[in-house]
Amino acid sequence: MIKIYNTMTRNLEVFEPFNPGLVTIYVCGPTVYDVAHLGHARTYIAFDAIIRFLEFSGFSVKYARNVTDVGHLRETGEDRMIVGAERLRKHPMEVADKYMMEFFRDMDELGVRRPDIQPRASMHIPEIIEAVEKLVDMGYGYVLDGSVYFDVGKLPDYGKLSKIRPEQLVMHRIDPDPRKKNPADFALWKESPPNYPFSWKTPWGRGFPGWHIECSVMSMKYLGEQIDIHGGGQELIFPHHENEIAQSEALTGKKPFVKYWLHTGELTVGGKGMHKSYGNFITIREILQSYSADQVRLFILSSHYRTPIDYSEKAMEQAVENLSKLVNFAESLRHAAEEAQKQGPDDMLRTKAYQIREKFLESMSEDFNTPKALADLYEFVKTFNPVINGLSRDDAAYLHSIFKEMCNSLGLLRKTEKKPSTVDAYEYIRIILEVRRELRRRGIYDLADQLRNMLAERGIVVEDLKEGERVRIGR
RNA sequence: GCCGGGGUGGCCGAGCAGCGAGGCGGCGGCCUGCAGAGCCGCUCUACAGGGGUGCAAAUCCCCUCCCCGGCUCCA
Repeated sequence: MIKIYNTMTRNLEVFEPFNPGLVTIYVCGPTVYDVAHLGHARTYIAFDAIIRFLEFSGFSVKYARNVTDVGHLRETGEDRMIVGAERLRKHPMEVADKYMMEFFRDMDELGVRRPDIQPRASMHIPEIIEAVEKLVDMGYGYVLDGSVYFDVGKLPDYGKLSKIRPEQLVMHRIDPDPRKKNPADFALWKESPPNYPFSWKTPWGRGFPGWHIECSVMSMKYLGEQIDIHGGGQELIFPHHENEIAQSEALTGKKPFVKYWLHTGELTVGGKGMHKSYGNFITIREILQSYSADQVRLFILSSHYRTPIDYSEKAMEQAVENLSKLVNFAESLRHAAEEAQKQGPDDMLRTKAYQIREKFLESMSEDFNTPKALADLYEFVKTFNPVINGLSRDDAAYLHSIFKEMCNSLGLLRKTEKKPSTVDAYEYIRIILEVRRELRRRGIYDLADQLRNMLAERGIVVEDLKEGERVRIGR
């Protein structure tokens, strides 16, 4: 039984999807007008682990994550894509393509599994226009010049997700259009200025979609009118998700639009949200130059997805240490599974392993408590590391497989494919190791150590064990 | 101003009424030709502050302080 904290109710709820066994999940993707940063990594790694765990628990998951490439306005009223386009002196569609591809690459490198569907806002303009027309026909939308606004006053329960009442919305960074019926009314469609490179023809003039409508339209198109999970960073609760609910429930008349709302905590650097103006902006590409994908992932999963994380070098060092502990343990088990002489199963040992696995599942089932689940993983390591040399070949293989299974369910220690080049090099490494073994046998340790150091400098770590060496390539 | 989220031992970080989560770091020891990995022990009146309720509070209530976020830009 999985329990999930639902932002809508602010409570832990038993997870029961609309259709037993099948989970539909929509996560708000990036606006592709600039490179992806650590905050994106936090959110999408968290959801990656959640989705992997849902599948691990036997659910079949249909996962959509959008790409917003139009309509996301800045406070000055310009589309973010236009800003990016002016900076790069390119058409907005080129800008969208460039950053979308870079985003995909960053996610791949982080080991974030690709969603089943990655719909793009600009490819759904006809559906968006249709939805806006429908809202106008139904009386939820009204036209002001060439723009269409959603009439918040038509929905008595507007504000139910963020627990904000429209009359509380008194602070404005830009003064709202005074002709709006209610200052809280938001744009479904915006009229475009003349010569605007990113606009479409509609019954009410040329323009482009408002920010929130694309998510309503695309999630309905691909996942249905009601979905199980909708996620994103918690800064999206208001206005984005609140407005999605308003539009979607108005359009379909079906409630709830989303059964469980999940929001990830913010990632801060030096205690503050990342902003280019603060000088604490770290891109995914930058972080991957200093740390591996698993190191970043372990850092992120070391905090619960809902709590804020502060990035620091020190926290990363701790993640580095913890990851090598997991990796070393897995490697030792694999080594034992290949080299151990003893055969046959030890029931006591397997029972203990199974118990820890159960604990791990319980931890993850409590609102995806990854820090607790990691503690269970560490308990597994601590329990079996002392006996690793006396394991039978079968038990080592058994422990190895369930340990890897647990790690994989969080997206950690995924299969590391042997790169063809390293397979070739391995032949030569073996020759070196053979010579080194002879040197050690003869007591010529200075030369043996020199070989080990020289290999280490090239990223080939040789560790002497009781029986043979363990070789690790790369960091 | 309104609405959220936080403040836990040197550091990271669970717990959210009742056995001292866990990890990192540090110190000491074991193992090893050395290194690495690993093991053992120590590092334990930690819960922002002050009141209150309870047999029992980090956990519930009240007040105060600090940090962060949202309030039509954001993962």
